[in-house]
Amino acid sequence: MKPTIYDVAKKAGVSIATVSKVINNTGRISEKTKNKVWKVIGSLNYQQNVIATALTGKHTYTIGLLIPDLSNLFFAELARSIEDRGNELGYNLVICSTDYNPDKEAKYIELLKRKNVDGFILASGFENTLEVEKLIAEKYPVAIVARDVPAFNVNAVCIDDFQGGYDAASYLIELGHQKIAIIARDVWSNRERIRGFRKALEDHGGIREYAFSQFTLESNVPWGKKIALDYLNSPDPPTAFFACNDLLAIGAIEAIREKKLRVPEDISVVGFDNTVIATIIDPQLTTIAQPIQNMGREVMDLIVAEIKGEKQYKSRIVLNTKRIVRDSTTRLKKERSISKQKSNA
Amino acid sequence: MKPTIYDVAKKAGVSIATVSKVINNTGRISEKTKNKVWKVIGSLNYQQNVIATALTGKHTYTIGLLIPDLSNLFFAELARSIEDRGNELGYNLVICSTDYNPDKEAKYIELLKRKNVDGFILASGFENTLEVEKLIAEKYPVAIVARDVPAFNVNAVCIDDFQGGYDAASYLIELGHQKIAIIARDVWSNRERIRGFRKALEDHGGIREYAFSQFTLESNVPWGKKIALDYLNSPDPPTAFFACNDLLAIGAIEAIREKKLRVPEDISVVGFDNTVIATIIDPQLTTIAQPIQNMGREVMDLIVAEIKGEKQYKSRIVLNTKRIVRDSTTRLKKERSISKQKSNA
DNA sequence: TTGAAAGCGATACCAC
DNA sequence: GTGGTATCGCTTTCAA
Repeated sequence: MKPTIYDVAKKAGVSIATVSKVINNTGRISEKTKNKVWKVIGSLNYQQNVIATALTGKHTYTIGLLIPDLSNLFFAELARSIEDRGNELGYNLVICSTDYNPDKEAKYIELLKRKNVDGFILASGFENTLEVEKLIAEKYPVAIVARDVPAFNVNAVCIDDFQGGYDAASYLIELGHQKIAIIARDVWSNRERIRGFRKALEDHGGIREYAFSQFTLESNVPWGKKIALDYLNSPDPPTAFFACNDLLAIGAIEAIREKKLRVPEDISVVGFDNTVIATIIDPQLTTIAQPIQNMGREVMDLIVAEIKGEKQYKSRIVLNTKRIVRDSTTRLKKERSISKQKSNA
Repeated sequence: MKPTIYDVAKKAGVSIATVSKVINNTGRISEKTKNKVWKVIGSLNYQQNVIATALTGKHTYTIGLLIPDLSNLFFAELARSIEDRGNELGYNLVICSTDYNPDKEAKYIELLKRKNVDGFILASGFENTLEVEKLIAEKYPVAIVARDVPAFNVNAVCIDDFQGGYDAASYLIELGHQKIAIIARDVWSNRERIRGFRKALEDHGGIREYAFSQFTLESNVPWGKKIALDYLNSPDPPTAFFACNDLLAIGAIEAIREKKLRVPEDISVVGFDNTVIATIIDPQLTTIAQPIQNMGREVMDLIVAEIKGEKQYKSRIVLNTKRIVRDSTTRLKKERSISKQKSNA
């Protein structure tokens, strides 16, 4: 069996209380005793039992992470960055995929509570904030990341979606594009991105918005392709796409190819997220990067600070997006703008 | 504070022993008492504390999962499938990314032991089996998945790499290819795949193996591209590539494009793994699929059976790979085979 | 500077 | 059928 504090005490000829104090460096113990105890700990290869410690009211050094889907690359990268920071700080992660299902989220939260996790990081994307409110009411440390931030007071790390959308539009406008189609799923963050997008149109001399058709039901390649095809088949097709995630952008690229057009020569495409996939496809994707590494780090720092009681107030951290220009965008071809101007004249 | 068994006992007017028996459905308790206790449990919203239970020698219903890198799509998908089956069986996963670093793996294992996990699932890919042996010697339930299986007796779920390599080669040979270049990182599973590949060459009339140049140092797109370019720049370039993972295959496709050749018309490419990325790139990748869903399910079933003591012996489960034909492969063009035959004549 | 003992929340043996 | 109590491994208060 694994040695316990009793084994150490007996072998060192002291009481368990003394051993406990040595391990935790509490109380006043003579250097001599300390040395003796540490030596025995080493020789027995004693390891503190976290379970027993937790039962006395201490922490479990385990945090519950609720995300929609671990096999989604964005969330996998996010989970990894949270895990890394957790590891540095001495915390493990119990990761739970909720599939955007509120029942599943509620069930996982119950279970994790029973396991005495020290806190919850919520990256789950659906808009039901009831569970969050309950958690906070019960004084659990909670931090939200990459998710719609509820109105009430809660730790959160998010990106400036408005700014990201604004940036995407500004860039495409600079390249000469006027007819820019939006591809997005109907979630809060995308609505913000679209709002930013529209503001950019306005700020650049009130460019008329390209007719918006419909939201996608999922953020994946087939939906991106489907919506893009709808646009391309319209009488007045766009010269650029702004997709609210990289997979949708890839779908758009496939649609463009299917219409025998080229990216970026005929049509430019901007994605969002900058998951590794953006560099894997051909052409490499121009995209608005979410600073995933920083998000993971910040959210872990936030929750650990709260767990340790170093922080009585809640914070909301807003990170900036960053435009990453690669090969899926280019300046609108002159002849097209000219012919357009002519037709306008 | 959360209600404890004491609160329930007091409110129900019984002893904690009785409450415990009701909850666990052990011992003999009258229906009347049971009803009363359950009612109180409901009204108090009492939840069993897993930590306290675990301290009495019970399970924590938490399993440690060690994988090389959660942000690698293959492992993310695998982790997700393990998590799903765990959820069905009532187990949570603590996921740890080891980055193929034995020190990190050892450190995580120590920590997870201190947290009394019920067992370990090891998907970490490096070839140091010392930690595994130690774990088994200490009677920890252990199961290995998607990893080189050590010689000693341990639960494992793996795929038939030899068969996968054989299948890839056979298929390309059927398509008329003779000059097939291999792109692979030097790990055990790939050596098996290459062995299968060579056997296929032999079985199909002793096709001469295309000169093998070198292993990649990482399994990613840039390395695939680099090695593929080396082959393409040689005096006698191959007509097909067999890459031992999808990212390497994508790198090969990029190299082929860079040489102004087309996939699959000029050169065919077969990947390995069938992560979602295979359907995302253009052309969609012909690849040898690992049955990730089944692997996750099987390995979880294996370890839970051992945790529950339903199984005294160890099992090794070998799953078959499956060829998924998509758009990156095609029959070798006639003119080329003809000219080749001529030059042979 | 050290140790005895109570307590954390639950299980299980053994009386009654 | 039910309950008292020792126990799991550790922390912490209080005496000594």
